[in-house]
Amino acid sequence: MRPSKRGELVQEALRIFYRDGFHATGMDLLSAETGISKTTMFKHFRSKEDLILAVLRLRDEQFRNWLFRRMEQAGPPRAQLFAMFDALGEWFGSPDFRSCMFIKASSEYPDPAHPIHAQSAEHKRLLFTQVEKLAAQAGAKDPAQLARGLLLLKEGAIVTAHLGHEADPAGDAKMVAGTLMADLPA
Amino acid sequence: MRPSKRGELVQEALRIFYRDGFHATGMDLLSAETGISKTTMFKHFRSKEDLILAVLRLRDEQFRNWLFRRMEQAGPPRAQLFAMFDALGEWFGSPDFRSCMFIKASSEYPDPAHPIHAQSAEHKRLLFTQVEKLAAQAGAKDPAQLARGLLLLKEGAIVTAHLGHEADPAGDAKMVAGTLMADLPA
DNA sequence: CGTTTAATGAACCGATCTGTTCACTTTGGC
DNA sequence: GCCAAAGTGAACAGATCGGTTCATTAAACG
Repeated sequence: MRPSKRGELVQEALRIFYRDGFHATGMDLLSAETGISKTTMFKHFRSKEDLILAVLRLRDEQFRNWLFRRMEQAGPPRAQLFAMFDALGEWFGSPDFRSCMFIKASSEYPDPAHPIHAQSAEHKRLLFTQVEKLAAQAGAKDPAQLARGLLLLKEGAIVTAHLGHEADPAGDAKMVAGTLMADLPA
Repeated sequence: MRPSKRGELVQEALRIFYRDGFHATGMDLLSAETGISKTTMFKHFRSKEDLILAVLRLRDEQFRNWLFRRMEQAGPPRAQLFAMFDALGEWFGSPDFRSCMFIKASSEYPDPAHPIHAQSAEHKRLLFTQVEKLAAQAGAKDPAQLARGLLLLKEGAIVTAHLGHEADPAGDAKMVAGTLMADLPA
């Protein structure tokens, strides 16, 4: 029964923070909705900020695992890059989609020097590294530039799916990605 | 001396909300930093939410005026569309740039049914209409699709400028926009 | 069995939250 | 100079904030 409640708490807090926001979610509500006592929460995390950082670590791992596993199923690198937008489309279609956790975190903690903001930026950096590698494997002349372009489209699609009126931002992004990867070797 | 303090309050509140976030900014701090008494604030706005809605209306007007005025200076429609990314680049370079007010608002009020979220979505809709018109004037075969692509790049660039490590997201976005508009008549 | 560790519930802390009340002062227009 | 509108300051309200304290319970491990 060692660290059982801790993981459960992080998982549930992720769900609730994602749904309602960070500032808008109090520790009392968190305790009430998870059934985990406040005493226990503060035994595992010395502050709300520490809990949020743990939540973001979990989300980073979850999200990148999910995305790249789904991309790998598409086969060769070029197809994998296209598949990123198919995965996004499925995500956008899920009923509890509410944008990107890290964009939300950086919105609520706008100071880049804030640990929560910094850790969110780190997630984006890790994503870039993985996409850049795939772009190189796909034979891009400038893998970094292709990766930057594709990730611009990804972030734009996420924001638009949450805030915009568009029917299929992932599909739109995939089309633009097509013009970007047109000169790639098959 | 009619509605003097009201406008001043909205303007200052815009600055402070943009800098620190909505939930993180209390009405007392707002009163202290603007020098406007809390009594007066609540005489002009019956709630914080009403004030935020007024702030968003002002921001919508300010931002679209600024952006499209700057684009108009670029000359013909095609050049105007490219100029959007130059304008973004200048914005990103300003020392107090902290992402897009409406993305931030939708992050803090994630429920699409919430008035603040809905009004943020309306801003994006207005932007789309204007860009779509320009795309039509530029001779695009599918103006709506071109507008959607360009705005994906715009939103992605904004998020990346705030959260990412990239040196020049506006420049990256402009390059991708170039591949999108390659077949446009000069 | 006994000990340690995890977890609980509820009360409590001071600070801050949105919003109100009220008596007072300033200001502009006639 | 008068009146009405606009603004002020400070206290107040009740709720909630992040975080702590403490006595108690439950369970894993030797």
